[in-house]
Amino acid sequence: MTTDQTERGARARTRQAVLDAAAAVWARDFSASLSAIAERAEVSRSTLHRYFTDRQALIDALLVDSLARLDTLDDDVADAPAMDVLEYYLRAGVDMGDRVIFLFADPKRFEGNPNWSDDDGDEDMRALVDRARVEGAIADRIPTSWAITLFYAVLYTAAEVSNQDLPRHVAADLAVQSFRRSVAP
Amino acid sequence: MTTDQTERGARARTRQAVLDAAAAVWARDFSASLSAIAERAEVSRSTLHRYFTDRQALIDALLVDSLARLDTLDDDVADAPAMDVLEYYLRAGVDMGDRVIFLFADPKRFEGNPNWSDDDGDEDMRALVDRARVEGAIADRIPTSWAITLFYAVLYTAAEVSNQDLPRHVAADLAVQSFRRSVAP
DNA sequence: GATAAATGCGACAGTCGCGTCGCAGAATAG
DNA sequence: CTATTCTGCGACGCGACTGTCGCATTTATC
Repeated sequence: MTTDQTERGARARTRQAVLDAAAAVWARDFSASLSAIAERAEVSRSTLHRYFTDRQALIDALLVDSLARLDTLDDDVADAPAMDVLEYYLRAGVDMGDRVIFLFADPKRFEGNPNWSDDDGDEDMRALVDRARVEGAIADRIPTSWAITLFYAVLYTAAEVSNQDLPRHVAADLAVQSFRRSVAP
Repeated sequence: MTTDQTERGARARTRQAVLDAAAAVWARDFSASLSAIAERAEVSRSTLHRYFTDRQALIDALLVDSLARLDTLDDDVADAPAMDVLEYYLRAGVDMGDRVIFLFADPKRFEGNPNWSDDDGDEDMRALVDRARVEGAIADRIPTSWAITLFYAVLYTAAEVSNQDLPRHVAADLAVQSFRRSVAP
């Protein structure tokens, strides 16, 4: 029985295709229709509904899927200097591309969603930024809230730019550089 | 006959109310319905349609209105150092709040709109950034395209933050500071 | 080759936003 | 006060998106 986990084989493949399509399409226009996503996934609208009954169900699934990819990273870099961790997140985020754009395009898109721990991630970020401050990588004159907002803005921007103008790693380098210099003492 | 210009009196007032409401609502969710905007403007949907026949007509009107507010600035600061001009834009932009969020939330929202001179504004920005580079305020390692994208990102972020967390002028200061340091040699 | 799983197609009703009316009441100008 | 302008209300048809079916077809599993 492969019921609950990730469902092996063909089943898992189309599921992923739909999620990827949703990320790609919704990253650019969150009001895009399910037809548009099905088309992008090269799947009939019926099939899409077989995997995700609701529009909401697809949103939720994409949300947890995207967050899961972010969480994969956490463990490796736990005890590095805080600013290095932030840099790591930034680079990893840029690599995630559409998923990140989907996640951070609109701060209140997921308000009230049980899977969106508005506090959780934010609390971790605050702690990280505060640690970076103690370690001398962030100036005292920078409010924590601004550092966090700027972090997401830079991440989002780099992810977006690397879809068009600049190669991914160049965009990531620029993002890292810009953020470090913006908040440095 | 007050036909074409800005239409005096009550006429102009409701028109502005609708535009303001559209900016406020669409800044947060561009797929919001006209009903939502009418409600925000404290006006019936009928009245809204009397002023703007189309959804598109309202979008266009808000676009030109917002751009017009930006253009008001241009003349005063023509011969200042380029980076000071950019700073001026940044501060003025933050003050415009929702209008700026509406304008710059999605780079391709207005693609193909006759009022949106994708080249015009972009060309001016490129020239400004290049001048700032010559004047030594922007490092050579920073691609012009990144400087421009980052500028809008910081502007957008500051405008958004100043709606919630931080006082307007503080957000503006932080934005200016962050941008200058990000691109400085 | 037979069985089961996955998919596509087309149709359906339901909902929502849109744009347009006409009419009646309120606000304003003269 | 009267005529004009501005506004709100409710209705209508239209189109798009949504969620759900049943049935036929392809694909894979054994």
